[in-house]
Amino acid sequence: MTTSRTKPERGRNALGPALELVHTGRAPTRAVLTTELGVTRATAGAVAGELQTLGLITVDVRPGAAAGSQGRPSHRLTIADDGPVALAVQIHADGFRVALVGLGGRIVATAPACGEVHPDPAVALAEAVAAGAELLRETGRRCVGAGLAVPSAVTEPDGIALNPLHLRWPPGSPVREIFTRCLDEAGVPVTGFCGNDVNLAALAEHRHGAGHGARDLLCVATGHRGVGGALVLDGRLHTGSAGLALEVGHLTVDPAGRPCHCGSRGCLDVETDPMALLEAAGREPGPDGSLLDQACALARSAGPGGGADETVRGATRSLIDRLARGLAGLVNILNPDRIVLGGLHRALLEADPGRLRAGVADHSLWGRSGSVSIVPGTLDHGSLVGAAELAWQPVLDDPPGALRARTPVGT
Amino acid sequence: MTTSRTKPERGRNALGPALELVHTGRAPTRAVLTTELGVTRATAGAVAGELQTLGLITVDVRPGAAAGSQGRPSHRLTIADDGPVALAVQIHADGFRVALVGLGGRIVATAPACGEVHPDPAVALAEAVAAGAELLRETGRRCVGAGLAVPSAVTEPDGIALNPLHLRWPPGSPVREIFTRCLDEAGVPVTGFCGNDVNLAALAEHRHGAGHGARDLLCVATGHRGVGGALVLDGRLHTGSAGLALEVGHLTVDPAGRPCHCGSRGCLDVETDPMALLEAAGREPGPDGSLLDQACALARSAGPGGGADETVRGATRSLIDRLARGLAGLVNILNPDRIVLGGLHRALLEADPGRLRAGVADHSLWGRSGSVSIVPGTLDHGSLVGAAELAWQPVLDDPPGALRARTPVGT
DNA sequence: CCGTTTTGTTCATGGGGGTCACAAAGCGAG
DNA sequence: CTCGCTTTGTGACCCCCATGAACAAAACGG
Repeated sequence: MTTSRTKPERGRNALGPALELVHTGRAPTRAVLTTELGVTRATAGAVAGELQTLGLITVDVRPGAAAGSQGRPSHRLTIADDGPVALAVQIHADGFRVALVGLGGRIVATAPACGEVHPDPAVALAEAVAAGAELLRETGRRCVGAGLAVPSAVTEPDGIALNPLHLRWPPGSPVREIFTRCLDEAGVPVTGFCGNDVNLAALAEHRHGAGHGARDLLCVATGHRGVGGALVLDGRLHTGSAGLALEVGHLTVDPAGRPCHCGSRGCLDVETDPMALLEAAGREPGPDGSLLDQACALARSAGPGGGADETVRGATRSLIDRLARGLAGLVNILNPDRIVLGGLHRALLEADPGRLRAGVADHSLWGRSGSVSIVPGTLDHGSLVGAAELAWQPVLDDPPGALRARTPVGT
Repeated sequence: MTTSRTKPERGRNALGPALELVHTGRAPTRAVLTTELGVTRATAGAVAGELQTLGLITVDVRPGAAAGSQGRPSHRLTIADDGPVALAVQIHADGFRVALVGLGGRIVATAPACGEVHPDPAVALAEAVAAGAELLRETGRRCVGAGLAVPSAVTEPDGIALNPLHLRWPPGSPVREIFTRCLDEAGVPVTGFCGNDVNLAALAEHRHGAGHGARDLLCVATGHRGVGGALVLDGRLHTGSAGLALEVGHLTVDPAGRPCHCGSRGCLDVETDPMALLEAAGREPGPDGSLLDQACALARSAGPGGGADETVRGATRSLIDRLARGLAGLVNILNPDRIVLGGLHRALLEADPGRLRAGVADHSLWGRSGSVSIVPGTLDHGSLVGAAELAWQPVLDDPPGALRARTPVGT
């Protein structure tokens, strides 16, 4: 007799880890899923089937590209082309970006860039969310959540932006609350998550970029002014007990350096940011292009084949040396196995990788013993992808549970 | 028919977490075990029964001391009086300590203190382990493992002491390997674990002392010379990717300070250690008592009702201010919710708690927003207890598995 | 002495993953 | 081309462990 019970659907516990493996590109087939998850082939097959019925992945009985030459070729697990997406918003000093991001950190759709941020966070976020809702309508994709990246320290768990000064937003703005309200009003009934932009870029680099596979990943990056840091431990963002960790800007890198608004002098913040390079090179910030772009161009010109004059080369070397001191200080405290640099710091690394790496090794206590690799970031819109990661996280933790709760949007 | 199968013994999965709750004193009865573990009463009962048959805990149908006034009184879960122990060894500049430590961080037996450390680590550790084996023989207790605390950075996972300079051991000594060999030769067939003494003290403070319940715990302590740090995240020691994290001694706390052997100047290491206080107070290190004890006594005399002269008070204040700068720098990077201080730093805190706390708040970026509590350590032999924690960890992770593998010692 | 409340225990039930055997799909040797 | 060899995918059955419900136990209060 055919019992009318619901199908067994085994492998519910391993569902989250399995999706995470596919998400980070570490599980192209059921076979590697088996070994990575440490379960049997039967369970891995059931897990893959469940993810398929959830509409998250598709299975290709693939035509070619055999990796292992022997044995039965495995089926390829692919992220579903028409699967759900996360709504990602990044606010920066020059405007905001809005995109839909699917599993695997793939940017599925982007709204036209906006070049101005309204000084009232409620208005600015309403604009951004409206653009996102429009994208959802156009694509008809289901939305699993929304993430927001802000150039400010953001408290945990309340989601308050303490210093969004470059946006001219009031300090202490409750951005998570505002973001969630905007989502509600725009008819996108999903949870909103917020985070610091450098933190989120670090998360994205760890899952889909230059930080892939690192156990203890340290990211350091400049925006237009100032320096930010982030730490990813065991695949999770470490934000400290209140979300305020990795404020690395006020490490002392030059005891005789210029005064900083924090009261000390020679801070990383004022000694290695774009303005510092322009000043050291004797340049005025030009009207065309952002401060960050100008500084990066300058640093690149000081690199091999860049053809910069001696003043610029000297200024770049000087900044590299100070950055090395700062990174060495962080290495002493955090002992990461990889450092990913972004913004101007990435350009400094690319201008003279040897000098920076040697400087860090020289100034850190165990520079010779504990080897740390220092690499440039690889993602163009890391903060945006990272914001989406926040929204995807509940799905990665419990796929069926998170997807049950959400309602589709579109049309 | 009576099936001759082994007894069911349910609740194997929750066994580790349950033991950890008892171990850290957070599960006095089966009832709280139920709520803390998030399982049913049936499972909690089975778990308690299993721990009992393993000889780790005992159940007291207790006579008095009813906490909740209503309902059936619960049975008290107690750590077994004759249960297994861990062999703990702490090496410090003035000698070594050896003890047997039971669950809950209880020191069960101590060997007479030894006042000298042989310059060959193999000889020194053989002496210590011999004393430990003697203790095991005397008490007849079963041994689950052995832990060693060393005043040096220790690499993970190989267990190499990079700078045991105060012991006059050669840098790069493979202490874990030596320790394990000594254990074998002494007839104590257990695994040996090693760690930095401050790290282990932090672990002990988190589980049994002033750090109990903290999410992100930072410990900073002085030995006789220099400063050490440690971080406990979510109950686990964070030692970085190679075990070399939290080398906090070379944070700059006074840009105009005295030169440090690291090449910089004004490092926490040389500005806030016992020698720094003695120098600032114009005292010579006396022959009687250790440097640490003299400095602590001096700091205490500068506290309320201590009756120190103005020179000593000024020196103490100055050290407190520099320590505050260093702690603030760490707060900016790590954002802990609690800081436990040990050694001279503990004495400095107790001499003037208000000044230190205000200094940290003033110099940290979010001192006002992200509140961090700063407290003195409470354990007398934190490193020793922490070393035992290392040895206990496998048992906490998988009680039946770890206990099956071990063989009893004694007699 | 009897309800109420909380705790501990027994027993049947069921979900979820493991084990095992078998089928499928290429590769290479003969 | 056919026959093994190797690896991958799948279905049937089993075992472990936690749940849920009912019952028993041990106080307290009227």
